Parts: sequence; C-alpha cells; structure tokens
Amino acid sequence: MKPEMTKRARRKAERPAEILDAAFEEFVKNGYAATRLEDVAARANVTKGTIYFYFETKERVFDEMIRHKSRAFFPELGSYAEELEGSYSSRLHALIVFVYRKIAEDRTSRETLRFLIAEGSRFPDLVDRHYQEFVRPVIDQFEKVIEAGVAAGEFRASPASAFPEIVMSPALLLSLWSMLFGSRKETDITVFTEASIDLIMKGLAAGR
Amino acid sequence: MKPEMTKRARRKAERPAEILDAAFEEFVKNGYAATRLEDVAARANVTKGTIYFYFETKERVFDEMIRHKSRAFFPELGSYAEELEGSYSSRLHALIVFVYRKIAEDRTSRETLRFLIAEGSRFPDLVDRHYQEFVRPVIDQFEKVIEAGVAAGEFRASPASAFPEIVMSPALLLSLWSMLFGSRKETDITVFTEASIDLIMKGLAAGR
Amino acid sequence: MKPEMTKRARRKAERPAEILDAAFEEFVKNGYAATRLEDVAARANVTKGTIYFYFETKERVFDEMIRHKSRAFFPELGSYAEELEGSYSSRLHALIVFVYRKIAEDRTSRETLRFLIAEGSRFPDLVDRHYQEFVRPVIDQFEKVIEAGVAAGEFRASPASAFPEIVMSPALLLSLWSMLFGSRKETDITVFTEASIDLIMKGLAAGR
Amino acid sequence: MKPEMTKRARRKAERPAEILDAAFEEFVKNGYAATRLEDVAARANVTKGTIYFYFETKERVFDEMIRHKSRAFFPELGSYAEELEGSYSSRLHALIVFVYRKIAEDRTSRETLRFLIAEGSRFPDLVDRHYQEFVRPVIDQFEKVIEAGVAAGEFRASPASAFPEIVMSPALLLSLWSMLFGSRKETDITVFTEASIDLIMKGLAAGR
DNA sequence: GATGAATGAGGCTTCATTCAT
DNA sequence: AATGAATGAAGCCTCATTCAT
Repeated sequence: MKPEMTKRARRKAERPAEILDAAFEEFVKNGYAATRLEDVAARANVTKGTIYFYFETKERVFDEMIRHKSRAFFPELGSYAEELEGSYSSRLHALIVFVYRKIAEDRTSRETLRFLIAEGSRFPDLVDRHYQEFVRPVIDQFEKVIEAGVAAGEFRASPASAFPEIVMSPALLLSLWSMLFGSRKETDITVFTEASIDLIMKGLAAGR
Repeated sequence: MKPEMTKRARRKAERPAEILDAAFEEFVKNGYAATRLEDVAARANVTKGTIYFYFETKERVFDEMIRHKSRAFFPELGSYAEELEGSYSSRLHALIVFVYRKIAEDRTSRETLRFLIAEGSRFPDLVDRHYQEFVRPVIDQFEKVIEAGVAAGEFRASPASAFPEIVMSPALLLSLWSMLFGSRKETDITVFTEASIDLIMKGLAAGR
Repeated sequence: MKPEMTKRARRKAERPAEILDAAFEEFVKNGYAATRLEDVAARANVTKGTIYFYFETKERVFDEMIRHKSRAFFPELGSYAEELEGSYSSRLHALIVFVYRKIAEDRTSRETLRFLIAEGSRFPDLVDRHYQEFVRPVIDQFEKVIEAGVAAGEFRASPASAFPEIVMSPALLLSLWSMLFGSRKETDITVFTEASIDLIMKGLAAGR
Repeated sequence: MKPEMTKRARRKAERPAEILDAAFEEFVKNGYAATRLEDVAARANVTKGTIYFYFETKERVFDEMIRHKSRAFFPELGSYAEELEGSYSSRLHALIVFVYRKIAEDRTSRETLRFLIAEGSRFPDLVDRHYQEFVRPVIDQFEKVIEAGVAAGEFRASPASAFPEIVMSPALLLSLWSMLFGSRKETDITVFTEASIDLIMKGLAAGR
C-alpha cells in the first residue's frame, strides 16, 4: 500500500540513526534539558515509544547522539601528519588548514563543541572521551610537527612550543564567533584562516 | 537573635543582589533549564515567593543575573588603551595582559561566556548586548593599537590586522580549556600568557 | 505638603467604603476567585496591608462589599406600596416601574444579582439575606396589590395570583439580557418596560 | 481484573466525554476559577496528566465542556414550530411548554445559564455562540408564531410583539429562582407554568 | 517492532495572609 | 494606621517514562 513501507527491515536498521539525527537537531535548537523527546520523535517520524525501544533514557539518547555524530569525525586523524611531506612550515600550514576545516567550518563539530561546553558538567564522560579522542591527538600532531620544525631550525625555540594548541586558537575563536554571533558578525573564513596562519607562521619562524 | 537581621530597609536593598548571586551559582551548576528557582531561593536564604517579589519570571532572574554579574566588568575598558604609553608593542602587550586577566582568569567572566554559548539562542538580547558592550570595544582597542603600530613601523602590515581579535584568541582558548577540561588539564596561566604574547608579538613584528 | 493628606481623620473614616467600592469594581471585572486583593488595594489607593487592617479575609471583603452596596438599596421598599393611591392597576403599574428602575436599569443591582448567581454557593448567607430583605418583600408588595385588585374586581382571579413574582419576570429578563448580551443586543428599556406592563396588565385584567 | 478496563480503543473514545462530564460537575460545584483540575481528574477516574492529553488548558476544558453539554440541546429547535398545528394560541402554548421543559426544568441548561452569567466575561465567544445558536432561534420562533397569530386576528397587535422574548420571561424567572433559592423556595413547576401561560395568553389575546 | 494513552513527579507561578517597622 | 517585604500553600502545566495493545 504505502510504497515507502516496502523495505521494513531496511527501515528498522536505519531507525536508530534517524532518531539520533533528529535528536541532534532538537538538542541544537533547545539544549539538553529543554528538548522534548516527543519533538525528537516527531522529527524522526516515529512516536515516543519507539525511541524508548532503542534507547533507555533521554540521557542515553543524548550520549549516543554525540557518539553517533562524532563517529566519522577524525578517523584519519592519527595518521594525518605522518602523510605530510615537505618543509615543516608547509606541514604545519596543512595541519592548521585541516583543523580549520574540521573545527571552524563544520556545523556538526561546532554544535558538538557547544554541547560539551553547555552540558559538560552533566556528561563528564563525554568530555573525557572527546579530550582523549580528539583534542589530545590534535595537540600531539601539532607538537610533533613543531618540535621537528624546531629541531630542523625552521622554527625558533619559542616558549609557545610548550603549548602547541596555541596554533589552533584562532580556529577556536572563529568557531566561537560563529557559535555566538553567527548572523551578527560575518567573517570571511578563507581570509581569516590565511591571516591567522600568516601570523602564527611568522610568530614561529626562526630568525633571519 | 540573628545579628544580620537588623534593618529591614538594608535587607531590602541587598536582597536582589543576594538572589542574583545565588542564581549565578545555581545556574552555573545546572544550566538554565535544569536549575530550580527553589534551590536559588534556598541558597539566598529566602523562599520561592521572595524571588517573585523581585523578579517576574525565571527568565528574568537569569537575564538580570547576567546584567548584575557583568555590571562592573569592563567599566574602564573604553579608556584603557588611551592611558597606555610607550612603544606600540608594549601597549599591545599591556592590552593583551589586561584581556587575559579579564577573560581567562576570572571565573565570573568564564561562566558568563559559557552562559552565552549555552543559552544564547534563548536569550538573543543578552548576546547582542555583550557583543556591543564588551566584545566590540575590546576589538576596537586592539585595532587602534595595531593600526597605530603599523603606521609607526613597529608592526608589519600583516593580513591579521584585518582581524584584530586574533591577538586575543589564545586567551579565549585558555578560557575554553579551563571551562571544558578544568581539572583534567592544568595549564600554567602565566607561562601560557607569556608564551602566547611572545608568539603574537613576533608574528606582528616588522621585519629586520 | 500633600494637600489631599490634610484631613487624615476624614480619610480614615472613608477608607473602608473606598476599599469596598474598589472591591466592587474588581469583583465585577473578574469574579470572586479571580480577583486579587492587590488589585483592589491599588484601585483604592492603599496597600494590601491596609485592607487587612479593616477586613479579616478576602471572603469578608466580598461579604461586606455586598452589604455596603445593598445598604441604601430598598430602604423605602417596605412602605412604597402603601403610599400608592388610585386604582389597583395604576398602583401595580407604579410598582412595576419602580422595580424596573431598581432591578433592570441599575448597574449595581444587576451586578449584585450576578454575584448572587455566580458566588451564591460560596456565600449562602448572602443569598438568604437578599431573599429575605429584597426578594420576599417585593413579592409581598406585589401580592398585596394584586390580591386587593382581585378583591376589588379590577383583576381577575387568575392562577398567576399565586405567583406574584411573575409580574416582575420581564424586568428580570431585561436584567439578564443586559448582563449577558450587553453590547450585543441593545434594548430600548422604556419601550420594553411599557410593552411588558401592557402585556401583564392585560393578562391580569378582569374580563369585560 | 477490572472488567471495565476492556478495550483500550473504547476507553479512548469515551475518555474526553467522561472528563467533560466530570468537569461539568466540578465547575458547577465551585465555579471556573475555584475548580481544581485535579478534582476533575479524580471524578473522571483519571490523573491530571490525562486531562492534558486531551485538552490543552483549563480554559479549554471549560470551553469544550460547555460545547459538550450544549451539543444535543436544541437540535430540533429550528423546525419545532413548523411542525405545530392548530390555532396560534395553542401553538404558542406548546412552544412555551417546550421552552419551559428545556430552560426551567433541565439542570444542565440551568447550570449552563449560570456559567454564562458567571464566566461570560472570561469566555465571550461562548456567550456569542449561545446567543446565536439558542437564544436568537428561540426568539425567532416566538416571533413567527406571534406575528402569524396577530395576522390571523388571534392575538392583538400589542407592543409586546416587538419583544417576543417576553413570553419566555417567566420561564427564565423560574430558572433563576431555582438557581438562586433552590431549596429555599420550592415552586410547583407545573402549576407555575400553567399560571404564567394563562397570564401571557390573556395578555396577548385579541379583544372581544 | 511500534504505538500512543496514561501516569505522576516536579517545576513555575500566584496570591491570600502575616508581621516587623 | 499604614506599609510592603516575606511567606508558603496550592494550582496549572510539562514531560520523561511505562505498558497494554
């Protein structure tokens, strides 16, 4: 009768992801506490009961949603820097651009960051996991490239080497800016990115 | 019996601030939606009804709490840069230190930033106001100093001049870090500050 | 300083009545339960506390308000019919006009009737009192005139004599109409009155 | 276990009516503002939440309750007079008896009238609707019969013809009487009805 | 698997009432 | 006499969660 009802099995397999995608949108819109599971259900075209068939509680929905959205996030991350070639400053440049793409430009990661900031105290495990899986590895990548660059005489032995995350701080600023002022303050991402990379590179560069 | 229960008038004048201070703590702990006004009342040593004597709704309590906490925040801000003397790089240095002190080290401003991120969509006016009163003025200060420094030949004409806020991005990173990972990742603020300033200054410095 | 504050004593003596007048207006506007004593106070230009200085409870305010408004209502009632002269039909005519004036045209009595209907079950004493002081006496007046008229051969011995209040039913209808449909259905009171009296008189008149 | 707990579907279809019936009783007992939805729920053997599953607000419950109770009220009304035969005075007689039955004797309609009087200002739409659906049609019926009767020479061209509702005023008086004085003043409805009809008929009758 | 009616704890808000000043 | 800050009981409404179908 209903053509879209043909592959029931297929639907069934997709349901959880559909629910989590709907949950993402609703949680983005209202935050954790103010989101009603009923609205999540409506957006996913199921009923409240169905959500409880797949997830035990609202907290669980939120937690799984974050996992779901983070899943295919930085899979290539661990090895990205190793594939880079050329001068260390060009490698660092590539790495920063990579981070910008992930952090500042992508809506999902921006909203995930917002979730961590807003609901972190309610979901400390989430924060831990993100630190270990995403933040720490990224910092490590930066650290390696910078240290190697210093060793190679490309970068000076600046005190900033002790805080490699500084080089990604403009990306976070951009992310925050669009999170907070979104429509209010338009920023040309490309130009901003190049400007910040230019500043960082000059800041790190060895004298002469 | 209770010595602090002296003057009714004095209490009345203090009550709103007491309530807003209590509200700050509770909202910090649970976020807007998950905070119960009853807990705010208990923390302020009043009853629920008293809160409603001073504030119309929970939203209003939140809004006024933010105003209250922001009030004496950047009063000297507009004129700070003008009082600075010496080379432009030393002025910029002083300005960055000033911002660090305000943004990265102060718990109140950190949590206010968290509120803006977490509840901004529910309180768009708040975000507007903070942009106009705090963010824009700070950016303007940076812009003036940098432009003057460029004109004086102290700083190079870098593309970063178009985005003066970049120079405060490490401060925001630090603020975010302590917001998110607080206990998990201790950072030596002083060292971090100096490291980031060193990086920024070198990045802006005129060649030769 | 404030000229209206001169005669404090005078104010004091008038306060209760001012409060009750204000209460009347507010109770008319919202009904008993939905009226806030605070609004009554505001309308009377006093504060809530003052109301409690004069009246024990909200119920008491309502009760006294009704008494206050009913006080000078039918003082002449008991003796009105006795002062009438002429034919019984002219006396009845005068009596009906008198009732119309009191019941159908006067806002205070109309709203009092509404109070009795709306809040009667909460204030049974009020209803009792009004029945004994106003309704019963009026009916008795009608009864006397009608009986005398029948005895005199002016009116026929109709079964309606057993229910003298029937002759005032059009007045109540009019009162109800304006209570309910007020603006919706304008009725020319004078014409309506004369029409209903004409009908009643003809209905009571002795044949031939 | 509980035999009445049979079919879920059947319950679902019945619930709203059960709730509205319970609401009627509670609103009758206390009036709109003083009625607690919790008591309505208890009377309907459901919980508070269930009421909100079917109705959006307390106002909505009240509004729908009135609709529910008025629904099968005057369905035959529009055509009743047309089915009447015989002399116009016998038709009018039948019509008045019909109205008595509906208005003065029926508890539901009496309490509905009380609601309109008591809560009319809070629910102006309700008053409008009742005027258009019930009051106006009834008046129109009377008007037609009286005019035809006048044209046929059965009734005189009295000024009361301009206010046909006068003929139902005794019925409203009776309704009011039982609303207000209920137990206090017992009236024999049948006798009262006949007495008032006798009066009205004589009042309208053509001379000779 | 999915539904959606039903539950009930819990939070926001109101307001009659009190009482120190 | 009058004030108005403070109280706290009570009611409306929401929504996560359950469960019979």
